[in-house]
Amino acid sequence: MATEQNNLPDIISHCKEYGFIFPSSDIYDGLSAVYDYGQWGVELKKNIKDIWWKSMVYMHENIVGIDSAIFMHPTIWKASGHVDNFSDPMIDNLDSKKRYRVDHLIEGFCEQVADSNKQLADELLVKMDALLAADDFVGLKQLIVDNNMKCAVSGTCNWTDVRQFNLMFSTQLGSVAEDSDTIYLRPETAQGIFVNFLNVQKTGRMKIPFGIAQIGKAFRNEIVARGFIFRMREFEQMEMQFFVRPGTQKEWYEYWKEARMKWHLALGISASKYRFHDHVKLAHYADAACDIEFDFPMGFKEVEGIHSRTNFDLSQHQEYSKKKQMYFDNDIDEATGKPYGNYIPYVVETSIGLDRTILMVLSEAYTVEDLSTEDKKDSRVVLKFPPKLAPIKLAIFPLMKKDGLAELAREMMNEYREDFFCFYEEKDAIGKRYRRMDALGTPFCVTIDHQTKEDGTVTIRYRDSMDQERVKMSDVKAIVLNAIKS
RNA sequence: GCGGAAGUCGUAUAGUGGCUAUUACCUCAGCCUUCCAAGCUGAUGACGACAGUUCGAUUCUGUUCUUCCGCUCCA
Repeated sequence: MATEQNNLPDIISHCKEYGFIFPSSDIYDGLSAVYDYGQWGVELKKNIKDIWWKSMVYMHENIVGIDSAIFMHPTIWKASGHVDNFSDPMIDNLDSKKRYRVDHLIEGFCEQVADSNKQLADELLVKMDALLAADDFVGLKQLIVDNNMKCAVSGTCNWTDVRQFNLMFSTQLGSVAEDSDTIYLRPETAQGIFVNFLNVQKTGRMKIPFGIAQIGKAFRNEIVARGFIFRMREFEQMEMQFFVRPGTQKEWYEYWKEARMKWHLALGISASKYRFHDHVKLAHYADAACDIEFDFPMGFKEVEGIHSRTNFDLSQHQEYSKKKQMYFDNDIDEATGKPYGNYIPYVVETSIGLDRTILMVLSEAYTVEDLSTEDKKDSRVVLKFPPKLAPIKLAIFPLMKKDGLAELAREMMNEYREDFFCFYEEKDAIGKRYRRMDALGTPFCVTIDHQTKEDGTVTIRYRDSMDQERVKMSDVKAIVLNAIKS
């Protein structure tokens, strides 16, 4: 799918070499699909979070943020459907590589034999229910093998053992394991918003339509976690749940689809790198859903999902918690001339993977340039981040250490560091310092030289064009601030 | 989870059943220099882990961990 060759291995090496992303527990050989952000990666991450938060919360008077706990009441995951949907025993056929839910496989078999042998089918179903209730995986496999249940694709009976796949991580609450309740690490941040819906609505005096935003960690015990930071077991989401009047969800869904794509394009990434993918098969809670996909080194993949979740979640929580999740709408319905009254709001969700966004920005920024001339071979690796995302905004170099140039540069550093992240460097030749900054994606470098002492001008060097300009020292701050604002 | 490939300093690499494991870049210290990876001198730093075979294993075998590619999965 990707038009260029897959340069993901180069990006991974670069991220490690220059302090963006390290394998977790590196000195112990790493931990599968877990990564740590290094000194520059954490800045990039923070910048992306800030931009998202600003665009969602600060730019919308009717959206507020929260930060809910990772641990939540276990019943929440029953209400949300996560427990039922992801605790099913599965079995794989070794020939067709097809994976089945064990209950589906057995039920399918029973339907087939029911015509000729109703008694056997009923017996099997009773046995299956008993085995499922007892979590007897060995017994379940035996049942499948004994009755010669075949894979529909390969037609063979070559099965793996029955295994339980639950995508949620669990742990115990309380110090004594036997007495304690099993609780889950949240597999999505959305439920933390739903269960706080009324808290926020009442204390914030929010009127529908309104939204609640949250950035936070989520955990999924993925069977196959791969693709560098694309699919990790511990990851961070940026979600916003928008509560609307029933019947208006379609227009809000379209609104947020467009608004979110605009946000992506504002990162300076070309529209041709994005596409929408509309879901045909909808999840149990949705009445419309699409993904925003980005052209990663390994092809088009989902970065963000926009889902019209109906009133499924709030209704479920109302049922399980026995607490009303209703909103009283005072606005007048023109059709009846009366207020809309009490209802469970519908929800339109935007949910973007922060780590995926980082990978997106990195793979978009990563560039290898050939700068060879006839005399000399030369190349550079440059991360062409939009200035607002760059970990370091400005690097300040004295051309040389002596003659008071270093002191001047330090002064500038002290003045500017309050406004944005600056980096000071006096080691090595100036060209080398420029190239080092290219590799970190620093959009601007200024060099203090002897002329600075005379007329207060400095050389500003631009990352992307490698052009240099002589400007007044006092103008530099405005140049940088202007660039990181847009 | 299945199939394939691979693990050597921070990165990229060479090589070997046996002497101090190669090279480049990076990094660090010093000298010199100063507007695009300059030069010189010196330094740090690696055979993924655990077993087995062997007089001796980084090299062969097995297990394991990790990564990449393809499939599969993906509320």
